Amino acid sequence: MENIEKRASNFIEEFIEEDLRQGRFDHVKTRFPPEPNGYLHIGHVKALCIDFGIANKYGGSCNLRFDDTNPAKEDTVFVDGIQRDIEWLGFKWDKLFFASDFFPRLYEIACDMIKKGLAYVDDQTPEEMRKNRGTLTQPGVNSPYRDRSAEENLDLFERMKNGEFADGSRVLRAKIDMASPNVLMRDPTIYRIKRCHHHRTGDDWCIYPMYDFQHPIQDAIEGVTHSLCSLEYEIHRPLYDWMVSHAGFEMPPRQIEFARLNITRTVMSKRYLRRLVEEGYVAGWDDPRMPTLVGMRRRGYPVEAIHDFLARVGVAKADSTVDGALLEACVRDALGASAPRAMAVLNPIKVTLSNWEEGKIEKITLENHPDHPEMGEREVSFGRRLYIESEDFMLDPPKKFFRLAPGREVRLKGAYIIKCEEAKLDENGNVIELICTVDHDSKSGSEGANRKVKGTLHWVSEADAVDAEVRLYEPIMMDEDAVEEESADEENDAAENAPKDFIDRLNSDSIKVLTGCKVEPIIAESDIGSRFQFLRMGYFAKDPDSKDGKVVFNRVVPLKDSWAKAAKNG
RNA sequence: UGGCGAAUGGUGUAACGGUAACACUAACGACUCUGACUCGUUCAUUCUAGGUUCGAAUCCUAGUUCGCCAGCCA
Repeated sequence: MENIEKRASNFIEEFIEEDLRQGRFDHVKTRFPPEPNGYLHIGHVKALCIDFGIANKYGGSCNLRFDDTNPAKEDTVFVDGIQRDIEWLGFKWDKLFFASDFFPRLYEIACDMIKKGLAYVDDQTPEEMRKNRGTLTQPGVNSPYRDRSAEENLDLFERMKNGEFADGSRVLRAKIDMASPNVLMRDPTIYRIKRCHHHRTGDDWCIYPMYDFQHPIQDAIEGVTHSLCSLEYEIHRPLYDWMVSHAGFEMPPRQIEFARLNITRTVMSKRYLRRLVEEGYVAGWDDPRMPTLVGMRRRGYPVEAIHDFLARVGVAKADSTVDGALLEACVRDALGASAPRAMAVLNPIKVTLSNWEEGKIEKITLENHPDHPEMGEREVSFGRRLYIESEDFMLDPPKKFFRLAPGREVRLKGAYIIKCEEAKLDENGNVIELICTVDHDSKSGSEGANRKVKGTLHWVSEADAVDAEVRLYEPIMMDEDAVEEESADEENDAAENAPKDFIDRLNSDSIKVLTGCKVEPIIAESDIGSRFQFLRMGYFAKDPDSKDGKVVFNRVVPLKDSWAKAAKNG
C-alpha cells in the first residue's frame, strides 16, 4: 500500500494509516467477535460499522468470529440471530469462525505455555484466589502452587481436560506478576473446569478457555492486524500483548479501543436487555421498544437510517451519550424520502356532512408522495360520513389553533372545505359527532379551491375505513430529570444513596395501544413490514401480528409537531 | 490512598500551532392542501490555573471532574 494519503476520519483510522505508512502491516484485517449469548443491539452496530467499515475503506476484510467460550450462557439461536442481523445491515464477512473450533489448538498453546513455565495449575479455592489477588491498592501474593514443575502442571492440566477433577477445583493460570499495579496482570485465569453442554462441541470438553487467553490468540491465529474493541478493554491491552507474544506469534495484532455507544432513554447492555426479556418487561428480544436489531427491524427502522445514525455519531475515545433525537432525525430523513403517504385516523371522531347526499360516494385521487410523482396515485372514497382526528377539533380553541371548531372551516386533504355547524356531546360533555357542511365548489384542483383556509386535516371516510390497532412507543427508560424529580419527591434520604435498579427507571408509558383506528384500504391491505407516513401523524410500519384480518401498525417515529410543542409549553 | 483512560455549545463529532466547523436539538421567522418537508436567523471566553509562543482547543506544568479495573463473564 504505497502512497497512503491522509484520509482518516477518526483516530482509529489515523493509527491504521500510521501502521501502513510505517510498514508495521501491509494490509488491514479486522474481526467482529460477538459472544452468542443474546441478540445484537444498536451498540453493536457501532462496532460493526467500525470493524467492517475500516476493513472496507483500506481494502481489507473482516471476519465474523463467535467467542463461544462460555457454554453456560450461549445458544445457537443467538448464533443464527446474530448472522441474520449482520446480513440485514448489509455487511459481508470474510471468514466465519467459532472459537470453539479452535479448542484443540488453544489447548496445545496452553500446554506450550506450561512447558515454557508461563502457566501453572492452581488448586486454590476461588475465595483463596480472590483474597490473594490483593486489592486495587495492595499487591497480591503468590499462590502456593505457583512454582510447580512444568511436568506436574502438564500432567494436572491434562487431567483437568480428562475430567478427573471437580468443577471449580483447579484452574490454569498465566504466570505473570502478582504485584502488578494492573490487577488483570496478577496471574489471570486462562482455563477453568466447567461441565456444561456446549452448543457446538457438546460434551467433548469440560475445560474452557477464558476470554483473556482465547481472544488475543484467536486474533493472532486469524491474522487480524487491528483488533478494535470498546474502551473497557483498554486495561486488558497489556495482557492481550503478553498473550500474543508469549504464545509465539509474530506480527501481533494491534488492539485499539473506542468509546461504546450510549443513547439517552434506552439501555445498551446485554445484561439489562436480557433481564427485560426474561422478567417479562417486554414481549421479547424483538419487542419494538428494544434497541436490539430484531426489535428495531420490527419497529420499522430502515437499515439506511441506522447506518446514517452511526455515521453521524462518529468515533472517539470519550465516553458519551447520544441524544435519541438524532436517531429519530435519521429515521425521518430516510422515511420522509421513501415512505408513501396515506391517511389514518388514530383517535376518530365522526363527522357527518349534512349537505352531502346520503349514499353518494365520490372518488378522490391522492398522490402517494408529494415529492415523487413516480410513486403514483391512489383513490379514496369521500362520502357523507367521515372520521377525523379528535385532536383536530376543539370546542373552545385557543389562539392560533387553526383546525376545526364550531363555526370554523378547514380543508380535508385532497377533498373539500368543510365548516363545523354543530358539535354533538354526550352526557359527560365529550364530543361524539360533528355536523358539518361542505363547500361543494371547493374541491381540490377545481377552480373554487383557491380559497385559502388555514388548516388541512387528514380524514378517512366511513365507506373506506378499515379498523386497525396502532401501537405507539415512547423511550423504554424514563427521562433522567423525571427520575431525579421522583426521587426528590420520595424524601427518603436513606433510599436516596442506594443505587437505583434500572428496572425502577423503566418508562411505564413506553407503549400505548390504540384500537379502533380508521385506516385507508391501501394501509390495511399492505404487506407485513410495509411503511407509510400516516399523514400529519408520523411513520408507521405494519407489524407481523397482523393476520386473520387484523391490522396492526407500529409507530416508528412521530412527525415533528411544532403545534403540539407550542401548546405544551403554553 | 493503586493502575489505565477521557475532558470542545443542550447533545455528538471536527479543527493535527494560524484565530472554533458540521450535524442533531432548541427558539424565532418565511413557505405550506401534511403546524411535516424546505429555506432563513439565533445559540461556545474549547474543565480550571499558570507557562512556552508573534500566535494555543492543540505544546508544557499543576489541579479538578468523569469513566473503567479486584469473575473460574465476555
